[in-house]
Amino acid sequence: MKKQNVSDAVIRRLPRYYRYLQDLHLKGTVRISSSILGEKMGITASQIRQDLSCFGEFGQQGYGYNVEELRAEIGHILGVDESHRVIVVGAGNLGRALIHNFRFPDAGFLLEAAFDVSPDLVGRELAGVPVLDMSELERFVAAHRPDVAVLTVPQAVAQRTADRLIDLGIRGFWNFTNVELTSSVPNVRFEDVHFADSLLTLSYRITER
Amino acid sequence: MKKQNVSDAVIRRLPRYYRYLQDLHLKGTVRISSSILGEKMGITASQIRQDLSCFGEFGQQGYGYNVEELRAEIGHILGVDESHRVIVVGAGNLGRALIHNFRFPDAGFLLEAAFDVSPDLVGRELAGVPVLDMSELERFVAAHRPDVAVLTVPQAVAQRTADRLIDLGIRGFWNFTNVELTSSVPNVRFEDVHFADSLLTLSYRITER
DNA sequence: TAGATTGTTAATCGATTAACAATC
DNA sequence: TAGATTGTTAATCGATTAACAATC
Repeated sequence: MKKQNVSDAVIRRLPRYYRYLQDLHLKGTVRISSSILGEKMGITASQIRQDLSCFGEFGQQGYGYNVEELRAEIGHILGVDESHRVIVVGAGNLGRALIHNFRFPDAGFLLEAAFDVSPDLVGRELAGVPVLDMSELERFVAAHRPDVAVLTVPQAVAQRTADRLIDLGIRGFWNFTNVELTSSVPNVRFEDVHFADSLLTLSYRITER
Repeated sequence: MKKQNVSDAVIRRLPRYYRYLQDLHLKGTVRISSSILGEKMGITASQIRQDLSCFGEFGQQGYGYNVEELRAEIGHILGVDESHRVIVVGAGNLGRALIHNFRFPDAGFLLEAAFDVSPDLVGRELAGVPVLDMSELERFVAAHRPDVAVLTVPQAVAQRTADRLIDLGIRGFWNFTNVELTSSVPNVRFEDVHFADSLLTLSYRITER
């Protein structure tokens, strides 16, 4: 794997490649060329080949790519075979929706626990995942060393909660609060899911001008 | 408003400007220069001025921008004052989480109804929003003409449901299914919220290489 | 007025696309 | 072998940044 400095644009396309290759594999497709894949995805063959060349050489001249092999390679680049550990912090409606519906294992994540302050929730299990009290965070993180925290707490406590988790050594945040989080600690990554921004973009596009 | 052809990159930054200006306004800030705003947002003053110039002239030399005025202008560009009507299609965990938690009015949307097939849900109200049977879709849409559908149905029926809604005249889709939707009907807009893609991006960034 | 800051034009940078020699 | 398709280099396109005259 070469990597060097891969641009954000390339990284954000990788999951989409992964998805398409998974679909192709499921449909039983064994081989694919960059031009056919590009046609399906609505991008140029050049872009696919250029993107992949950031990470290595996965094809074969005159043949194209083996679907399952390329899928596995991209999965590896994305880290889906790393068995990352994840906790959900905030088991409100959204946190529970993710626990119940989101296929963490498909992305290579093991969901180990959820945390909340509500006595109605603490002690229960949701889809097999135990809900612990927020006061147990320190003990649990020290013992299980999760890689990622899903932040589904109220906006008002978002930054404070993130700081607390960073102190405990967590470096990856899947942030569903509509707040932009910051940290001066190196190697902390925030991946924001800004619902409001997304809907406003749609609003712009459907507004007649 | 000039508009012409505004790039996707610019459009996706607008909600973020909107958010920052709202915060500033809430904090009581009356005026702001592109350089101070740029510093806060971690982008260049040039970019802000260049972006805004796609839509008109909102500042004043030697002064900068009036925060509340610029906020309102960007809100207008985004269409938040259009009172778009929205329905939620699929009232499972995620649909319910959005109904309960997401502040549709803040984005200028009126949530009029939710639809589901489950007899346990149909007839109930969630946060004041009536849950109707999917069979009532045709009648309801004809009567209320919603602009946007939030798609929170199972993957397996995503495209079929979208097609049905497009037939009924709906042109905006806030798509939470992990499926890429297509349509040959002109002016149909899909705004995808791909949870899996987002988490995989984070996975890439926290994976040591 | 003098200082500050805009809107816009020009320069730079990076990302996408095209072209093609290498080769399966 | 001939045809197909890669990986990579070069060309193009678009987006970001810098510079500055206009002006509040």
